[in-house]
Amino acid sequence: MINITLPDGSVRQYESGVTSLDVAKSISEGLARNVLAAKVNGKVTELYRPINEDATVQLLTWNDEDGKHTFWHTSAHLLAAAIEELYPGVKFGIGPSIETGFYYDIDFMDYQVSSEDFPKIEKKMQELVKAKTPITRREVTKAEALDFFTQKGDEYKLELISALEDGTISFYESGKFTDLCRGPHLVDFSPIKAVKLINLAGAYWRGDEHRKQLTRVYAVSFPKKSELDEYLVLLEEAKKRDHRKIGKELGLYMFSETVGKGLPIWLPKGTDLRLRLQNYLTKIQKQYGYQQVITPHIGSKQLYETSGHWDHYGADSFQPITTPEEGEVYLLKPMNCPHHCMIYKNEPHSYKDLPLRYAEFGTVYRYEQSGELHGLTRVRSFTQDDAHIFCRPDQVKEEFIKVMDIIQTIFKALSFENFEAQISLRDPENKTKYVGSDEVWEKAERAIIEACEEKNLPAKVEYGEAAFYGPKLDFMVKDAIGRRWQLGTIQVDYNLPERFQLEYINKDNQKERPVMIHRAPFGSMERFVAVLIEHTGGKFPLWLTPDQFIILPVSEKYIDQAKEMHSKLEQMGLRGVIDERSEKIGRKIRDAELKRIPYMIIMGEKEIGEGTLSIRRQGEGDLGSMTPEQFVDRVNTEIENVL
RNA sequence: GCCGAUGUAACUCAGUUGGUAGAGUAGCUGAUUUGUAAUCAGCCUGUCGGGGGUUCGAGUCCCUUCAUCGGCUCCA
Repeated sequence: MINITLPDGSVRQYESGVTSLDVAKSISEGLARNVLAAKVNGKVTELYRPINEDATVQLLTWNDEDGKHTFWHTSAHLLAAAIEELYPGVKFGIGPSIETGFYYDIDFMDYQVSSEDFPKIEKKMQELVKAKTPITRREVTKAEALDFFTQKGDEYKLELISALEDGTISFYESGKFTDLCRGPHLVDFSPIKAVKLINLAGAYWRGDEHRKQLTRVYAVSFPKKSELDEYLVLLEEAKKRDHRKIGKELGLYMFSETVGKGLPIWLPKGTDLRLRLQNYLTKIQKQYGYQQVITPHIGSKQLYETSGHWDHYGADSFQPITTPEEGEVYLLKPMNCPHHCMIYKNEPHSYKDLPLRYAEFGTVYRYEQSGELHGLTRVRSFTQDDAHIFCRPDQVKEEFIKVMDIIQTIFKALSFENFEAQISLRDPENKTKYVGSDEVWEKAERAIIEACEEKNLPAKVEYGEAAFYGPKLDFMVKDAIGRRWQLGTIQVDYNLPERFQLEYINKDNQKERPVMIHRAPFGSMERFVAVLIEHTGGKFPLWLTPDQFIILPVSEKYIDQAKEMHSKLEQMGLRGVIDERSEKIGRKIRDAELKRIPYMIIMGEKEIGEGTLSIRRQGEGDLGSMTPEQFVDRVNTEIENVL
């Protein structure tokens, strides 16, 4: 008999050779029906594998990440099996599970495949699911494996196998389909009740642009049809919130082929919103001791040679600008930090002056590959809400905490309730690729970790993700429909102070290097506004939205009174517009709802007689009547609750 | 940059086998004077992304170029 320890700590006895599926059956029938794979001693394995000694066993279902990924990985095999039947002779690359779903990279040879073929492939997949053919694992020798795929003529698999060590190679077979795979997999395809092919895309073999481009088929699958339907609804919802669509509808920004691709143009409403965001952040930063600066949009090439950016990124940047007479060479500003370093260098500093915090809404220009441009999130000109903190090494932690305070304050004001942080540290295996001494790195890394602990911020530590010049902390927010976006960032930098020979005079009258901290709570105004649009679906927080109210006169007779009320409300600090059209009230309400204006004010005979306003809240409906003063109070209270 | 798809009115889209461009919305004009998500009527709207070609004739077929979209690669 052997002892099996379950996640709740209970221990059960089984005969040696018991399988995880047996264990599941012994616990409950429902669990046995839903279990997909098992984690035995921390390793995910198939349900049919015998367990021969004492072990800890966690039974994995759809609700476990590992269970889900096993499910999707097997689904990728199902996809490949279906495609091999429909398109004999195609060659397969890799087919992993991803965050949502899975893909398979396929060389379709001479077949022409398009999304019109999806239903056919989905149907074939369903047939294979119904066949309930078991999926079996077979360990093979390297020679055997090479031989199999040589016969099949699949050079991609051969390449994968040749990188593997003999004795570690396994095949998974289901009916006619055999694939090289480490596993683990489901017992058969039958739990895969719903599949949906999402799209086709080109993908280089092994991500190398010099190698052949395969066709990547993206798909998702679920154990229940209803879950697929829910997922499709979510996709629809994401589509509705697309900032490119809403940005156009609300007249926030535009692009022009004539101006150039990737160069966003902020329209009046969008500018209004952006400036409000900027003013808000400026006000907070002032409270935290920041000083606002303004620097030019270009800088001499030499500046960027000194900073190292030219060496690192020059080749991929916009080409330098040369003056015709003198031959001076300038670059469009790709980064604000070198300019800020020069501000620091403009005068000598004492340790008593530090930290110095220079902030700038600095517009930068970066050449992004044309295929990479995307709405406002990936552009060639954008404005960073940038600031650089120059501090002593012993101030790093304190400064981090202050920046985190700022970020948390603005996330709250913008109704990002869910966020987490990622701490990026050095690769402990390879410390040579980083600048700065061991000592300062360790100190800064510790400072970041401690700062997160003190702020009670859930943070994930990633080793090897730090920039070569310092560790960093990135903020990820979860939006209203559960998607994750990376926003703000805080980065420690030992490199630039060195390169620019920045110094301060310490207590002992010795010259010392300051530490530099780069930070941008929004990241870029463009990207942030895009995320904000997708998060709110265009229903911006009341303090931020371009128009807070719209007055809807019941008929044209009341326009004069509407105008009076409009200027009264504006004098009381609100902002809004009047719908003066000769339309019925129902129509005006509908249009205001679609424009996502938070408050609709209906004014007709009744209101004018009583000196009240009938208020309607966007998305909620009629709130009844109140005096103008009560209305302004209500708006102000609502704003105070978030700011 | 690479692979694939798309590009028709301000917006969303239709346009058969090649026969000379249409609907809704928006806009304008007029009527209506409206009570909590679409009042009615009339009018206007186009280099069919740009350039070249095939053809008696091209929105439609071919080439080329640009932009957008989905990915890949990249991302200070």
